[in-house]
Order: sequence, then structure tokens, then C-alpha cells
Amino acid sequence: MSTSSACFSLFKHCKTFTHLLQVHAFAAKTGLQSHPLVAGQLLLHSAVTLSDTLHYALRFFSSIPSPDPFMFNTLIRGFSESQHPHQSLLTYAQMQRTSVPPDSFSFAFLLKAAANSRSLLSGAQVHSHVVHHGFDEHLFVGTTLVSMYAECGCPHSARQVFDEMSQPNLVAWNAAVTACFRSENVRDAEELFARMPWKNSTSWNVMLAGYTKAGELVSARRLFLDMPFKDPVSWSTMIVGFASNGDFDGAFWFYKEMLSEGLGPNEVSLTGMLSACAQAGAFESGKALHGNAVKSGMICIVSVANALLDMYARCGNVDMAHRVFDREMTKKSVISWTSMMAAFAMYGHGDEAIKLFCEMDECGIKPDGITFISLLYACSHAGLVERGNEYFHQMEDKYGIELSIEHYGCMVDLYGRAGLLEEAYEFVMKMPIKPNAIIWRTLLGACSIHGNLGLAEQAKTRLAELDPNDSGDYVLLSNIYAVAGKWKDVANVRRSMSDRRLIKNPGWSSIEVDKIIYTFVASDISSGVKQEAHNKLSEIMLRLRLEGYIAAVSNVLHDIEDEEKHDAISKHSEKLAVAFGIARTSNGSAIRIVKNLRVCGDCHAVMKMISKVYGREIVVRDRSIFHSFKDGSCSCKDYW
DNA sequence: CTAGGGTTAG
Repeated sequence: MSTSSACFSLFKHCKTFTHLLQVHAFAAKTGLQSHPLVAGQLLLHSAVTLSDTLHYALRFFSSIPSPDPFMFNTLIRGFSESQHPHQSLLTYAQMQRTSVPPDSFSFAFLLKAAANSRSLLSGAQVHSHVVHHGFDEHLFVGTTLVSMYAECGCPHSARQVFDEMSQPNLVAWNAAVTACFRSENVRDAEELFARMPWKNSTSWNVMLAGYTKAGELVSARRLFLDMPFKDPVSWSTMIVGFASNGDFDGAFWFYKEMLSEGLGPNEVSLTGMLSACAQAGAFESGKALHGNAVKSGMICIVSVANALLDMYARCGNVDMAHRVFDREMTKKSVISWTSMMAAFAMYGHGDEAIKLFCEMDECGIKPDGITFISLLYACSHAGLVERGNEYFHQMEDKYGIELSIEHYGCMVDLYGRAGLLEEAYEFVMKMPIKPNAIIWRTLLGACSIHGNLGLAEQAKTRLAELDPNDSGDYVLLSNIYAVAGKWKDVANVRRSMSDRRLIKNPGWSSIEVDKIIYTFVASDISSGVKQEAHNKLSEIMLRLRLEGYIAAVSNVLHDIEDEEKHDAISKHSEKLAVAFGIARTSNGSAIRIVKNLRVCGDCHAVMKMISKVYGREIVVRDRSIFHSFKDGSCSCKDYW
């Protein structure tokens, strides 16, 4: 074996940057680093295989007197997968200046760079170079062109490139189908799928993934059942697809079905199931999956451990989430740190979240935009206005992270929640991006917490222009009027709601008992289980009234008679779920509930009383935070 | 020595 091929295989086994440095040092000492093959491998590993070592590749590249096409391609590829895909084009420009001829690989990577930066302009530019260099008939390049145009939001060009391909193979057909789904053109995807000259299981999986991403679960299930051969990806796609659409029962069904077919979970289906449990608040089922992950060794996979952490956090067990973070993660990614921060934030432990952020900083982990959303959210829920303000300004100055509309939204929430409504409004007026509906909705929410009618009306005016059909906004506004006792205005809001045929987003609450999830909707007594919950609730409310409870009647939508108001709020889904939990679980055990909307003020008061009168800890996850009710008070300190 | 289509956490 020659020394250069020995060096070659040494690179192949490089797993860490330190290892790479050692091999590089060896290559330098023996003079092999000037060998094109060796230099190429060094570049490949630093620019592509290892992460966060692109700077090293770049420095080495600039020391090479005349790089060959492989080296240029590798650098273009490295940039295309980096945070700055645009740099690929600059490398290509350098390639042209030094008269190194581009090949099909160069164009494939350049198109990938355009796709990753969602830049139609550079994509089209590269396309013209593809044609100029005569690669437009190349199968790989053509397929990448189809994907690029789809990613860049140009479905017509994607389709045109595909239609002009003289001999599209299976991969090209699959790419064309995916392109249709990307532009939400489900019918075209179906038409292409029907016309495909051959199909293997990947083609079916493309359809399954497309259907689930379009929310067409019925079509996905039907096609899945019709599939001649289901591979592990097919099962994972169904589980993840149903879980991400909030259909937990569906995800569980496919999971059980998969197991009964003799197929074990892989890391993707396991992650999907953990996410289903997280959303549903299925603590017991999630814990069982934890055991599974440990036994199979999949706990070592970062994505699995992250999903596990998130599951515990969303199932109301921040301590277990922290345990996973501290003891079970050999590797931590930005997502691990961010998830843990988000977990602390959800429980109102703003200080813990901030402490974690500082620790992360010291470990040299670079936060990204989503890390800051969690951090600002933590400050907001802990009422740390100054701290949040500081971090907001550091984002660009210190960390070089681009501010997005979500970050501005966090700031509006930060000010608004703290009752600084004027500051919040001023902030909105001064922000450099045009405020969207979510910004105004956040402000409206703050007005609802602090009872500011004038500003609420202004926010509603903006919302009427930006997103007039969100039923939640009408409900918020009518509640603000109701609190102020302005029943005429409540009636007006209600009328405009019905004129637009808007229906109040139905609130539901779920509770897990013996690994079964029971979901309750207000005023629904269609099943025996629900009747049971209603009966228990009546009994509880009677006892609470004896203890001095008076309903907060302003928390209902309209100006109905007082007695009816009592009736409407007494049947809120979270109350039914708690009643069911008290009926079905043993004395003294904690009751965990998930609610899709925010907890209303009356339910909040009732939960506090139940926790005291019945001696139960009640953990309620609403759409944004956790409430832990214990002995008559709540962890949110009535700040939510 | 490199590439195109399907499933993965915040």
C-alpha cells in the first residue's frame, strides 16, 4: 500500500476535529499534503463531513497553489450546507477566474446552495450557467434543478425543467412529485404519481409524506393501506405525519400496528412517538418509550434524547426533563440547550433559563434565533423586562443573529405582560419590520390581561385589516368588553362574528389515565365517560360553593343571563378533565391536564380551590405555560 | 476521492 492511500484511509476514520488535526500534521510532515488526493480528502472532511470546521477548510484551501475541480467542488459543497450558502457562488466565481472548468458536481452543489438560501435569483443564474456549459441534459443536474425551483417557490419552472427532461428516471419523477407538494399542488402530485412508469417504495413514501404535510391524513392512510410493500420509512412517515398534525390516536395506532408486524421502532418513529406523547401530555406512555430508548440504545441519538427531554417538559415533569439533560445526554446540540431553556420558561423559572443560557455561552455553544425566542420568552414569563431588553440588543451586536418578527413579538409580549402597554405600543410603532397579525394579537392579549380597552380597540382595528377571520381575536375583545361590563359591545362583537360565520375555536382538555388519553370538550355529554365527568364536576362545584366559591362570570363570551353564564363556565373542558381525574385516580396523586387554549380566570380560581380542598396537585399545561396548583395557589403567581 | 428523490427534536 502506498503512503498516500494509507493517508487516505486515515482521513476516512476521522471522527473529530482533533483527530483530523493529527492526520493533517502527519500528512504535512511526510510531505503528502501536497498530494491532490490527500489534500482533497482533508478538504472533504473539514468542509463537509465534520461540523463547524469549515474555517479550517477555507484556510487550507487558500494555501493550495492550484486547486483542482474536486477541491473547488468540495468547498462549494461545504458552503452550500453552511449558514452562508451564498459563499458557494463566490467560490464558483473564483473557479471561473482561475479557468478551472466546472463539471456536473459543481452545478449540483451550486443549485443546492441556491435551494438552501431560497434564492431564486441565484438559482436561475446558476441555471443559465448550466445551459451555457452544456449540462442541461445531465440527469443529476436536471433533478437538482427541479428540486431547486421547488424550494425557491417557483413550481412552474420546476415542472418545466422536468417536462423537458428527455429521459427522466425514477429519482427525477420522485423529485417532480415532491415539487408539486411543495407548492401545495396535491392534485398535480397525484396525477404525476399515477403516470409514473415505475414505482418503488420511495415513490409511495413521497406521496405519504406529501399528503401528511398537506394535512390530508385520510388520503395518506388510504394510500398507506394500499401500498404493496411498507418499509421502515413508510411507517415512520405515518407516525411522524399523524403526530405532527395533532392526531395522537392515529400516531399510536400506526405505532402499535408496526410493532404487531414485527417491526421495531427506529429513531425516527421513536422521535415521532415522543412528540405525539409530548403534545398529548401522555406522560405514562412517554415514560414507557423512555425505557424503550434506553434498552435499544437509541437514547444515545441526539434527536431521540431531545425529543425525550421535550416530552417530559410538556408532560408536566420538568425535573425528569432536567435529568435527561444532565445525565442521559452524552452529546448536546443547540436544540438540547434551547429545549431545556424552553422547559424552564414554561414553568416560569426564568432565572433557571437565564442561568442555562450563560452556561451554554461559557461552553462555547453558539445560540441561534430560536434559542433567543426561548430566552426572551423566559424573561417575559418571569417578568424580567430589563434582562429581556438587554438580551434583545445583544442578539445582533454580540451574537450576530438576525432579528426576526418572532423576536419582536417576544418583546411586545415582554412589555405587554408586565403591564407596560404604552411601551409595548411604542415598540410596535417603531419596529423596522411591518407588524403582522401575531404582533397585534400579542398586544391584544396583553390588553386583555391588564384591561386596557382603548389600546385593545386599536389592535383590533389593525387585526381587522391583517387577519379578519381569527375567531380568537373576537373572543379576546369580547372578553375585554365583558370585564368592563360593556354588554352592548360584547353583543356587537358577537354579531360580527356570526356575520362572518366564525365559530369560537372549541376548547378541549385531555387527561391520561392508565395510558389512555381522554379528551373533553365543553358541554359535551355524548359518552358515558363524559357523563361521569359531568356528574363528578357537579359534586365538586357544590362542595366548592360551600367553601365560598363565587364564579367569575365575566369569563364568558356573551351577555347571557347570569345563571346561564354560571352554567357555561362551569362546563369548561379543563374543569371536566379535572373532575374526571379526581374520579378516576387515587387520592393524593397528581393530576396532569393539557388544554389547547389558555386557562380562563374562573377555571384558574377553581383549580386553586380544588388543589386545596381535595389535597391534590394539579398540573395544567395551557397553550403557552404550565400551571402547577398546590394547596390553593398556582406556580404562575396569577401571572399568565 | 464528490451528486439527485422519502421519515428525525427546540
